[in-house]
Amino acid sequence: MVWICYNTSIRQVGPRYLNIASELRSKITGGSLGANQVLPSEAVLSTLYDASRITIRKALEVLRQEGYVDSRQGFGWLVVSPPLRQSLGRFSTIEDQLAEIGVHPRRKVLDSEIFWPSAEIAEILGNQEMLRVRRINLADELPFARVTVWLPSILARDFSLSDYERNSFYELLTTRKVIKRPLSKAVQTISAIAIAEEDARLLGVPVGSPALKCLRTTFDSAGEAILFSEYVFPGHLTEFVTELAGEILSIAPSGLRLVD
Amino acid sequence: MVWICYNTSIRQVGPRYLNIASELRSKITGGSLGANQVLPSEAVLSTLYDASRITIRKALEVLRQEGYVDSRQGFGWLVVSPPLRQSLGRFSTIEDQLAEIGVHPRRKVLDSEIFWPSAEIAEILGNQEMLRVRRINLADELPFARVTVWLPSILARDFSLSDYERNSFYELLTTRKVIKRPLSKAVQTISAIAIAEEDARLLGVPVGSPALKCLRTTFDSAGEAILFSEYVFPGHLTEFVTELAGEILSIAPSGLRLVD
DNA sequence: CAGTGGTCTAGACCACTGG
DNA sequence: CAGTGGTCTAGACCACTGG
Repeated sequence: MVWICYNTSIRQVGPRYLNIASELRSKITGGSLGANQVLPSEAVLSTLYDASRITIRKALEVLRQEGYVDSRQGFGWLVVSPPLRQSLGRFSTIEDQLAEIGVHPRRKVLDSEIFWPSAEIAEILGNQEMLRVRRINLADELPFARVTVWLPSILARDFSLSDYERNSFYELLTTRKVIKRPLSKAVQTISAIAIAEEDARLLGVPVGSPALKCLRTTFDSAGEAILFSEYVFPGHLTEFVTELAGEILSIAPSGLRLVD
Repeated sequence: MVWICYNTSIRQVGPRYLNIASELRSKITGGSLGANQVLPSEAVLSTLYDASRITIRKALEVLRQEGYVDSRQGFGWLVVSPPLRQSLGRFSTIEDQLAEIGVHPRRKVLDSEIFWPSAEIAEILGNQEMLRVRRINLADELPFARVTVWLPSILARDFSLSDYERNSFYELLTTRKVIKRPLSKAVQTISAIAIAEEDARLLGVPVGSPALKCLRTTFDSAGEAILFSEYVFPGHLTEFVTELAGEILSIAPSGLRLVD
């Protein structure tokens, strides 16, 4: 193929290596760089993009991280074949997915309560006044999740009920600058439960039908727990896609653990 | 604290940046570098370890990837506090977990069959003769998983039933050198189902009780699908732990998708 | 063998943090 | 302001792949 690079004099946005990564990524997603194809060597790319080899490598490392390419010493950089990347870096949010297929998402607040935390919640978020908000998520008016979020009430002083319907807590906390540090990581457990009576009513499914339950604790960049949330998803509507990489040592799914 | 670096003249094993990363990692895990503490600047580390700043940064990036440290421009590198790292890189296999708590794991082969693949399986593994093996996994004789594995029969020519009881397919395929390239990645979907009659009997749980079902496709390093496997775990016994990092944009768990 | 990616250096400029 | 991490350069040597 002919290698064209857009060495435009348009003002750069962001670092050089991210721009180069973007260009290469669109060559791959656009199909002009097929599976298992070998990329031009780092030296050649360096000339093409008029960037140092280290900058080129940094761009390639970004794409490696995203699962698009891989390298073999002494050989070159290869485009990873599609089945391997299908889900990688594509873990888009449920809202994005819905928007993509033209489905209208909506949040409905069930209730909101301020209270002194139970021992479990205090253990996670600290012994301070808590806000608990319960919501239903709908896709084209079909309920697909019941969500409960706990957070220290001091962080939610300026939020209204309509804020909770319009925005996720992530958006609210981040854009309103009520937290000092960005939310950076979360630990989540996924289990299977039988739907209880209230959730059955809210989600429009039979009592006892299978559901996925997720418990998630979200931390800021200093490792302080900021949010605790519970999600219940009807089993027939939802599934999780995960990718396992690196050394796979066991046929048993990693991340699995026995409880009790 | 006093910064000591072991600039020994002992022959280096592996790249410099990995050695430096190891030393820093053990300072953190060993406790001599506590949570939220600021590391010496890159320039200082560069002098201490007698390495270029780029090499120091590469070591720090490794530790960032592992979740031990994080950086703030204009400020420095910080040790991430423990709750954030707790689960990171610790997703040990179920077998390791069982061994750790002194539980005896066992595999029981239910049946093994060679057949021409259905359209679904052919779609994933190719249109060639397949082997299907069904097993039960037990922990101290308590069944906790029903596992079915499909793979091209040509790969399993030399395997016996007792091989299947003693080893995982990963172990068999890897150690017997029947595959050219190492297994490197897998894509897995997790969903909630109601237990069907046969699984109820095999796992000793009521029909209709909730369970986690995982479907996993395992690829070799060239992206060729080698194994397809199905796991059914009783809901009351098992859960998945995952970690979400990077930009968390949505309150909805990432990786979730709506089916149908 | 020539060519590749993996590692490493010494140096530079910038945006950003804190005081 | 001095000091920090983020980015980038030009150059070097090495281990490795394929023919």
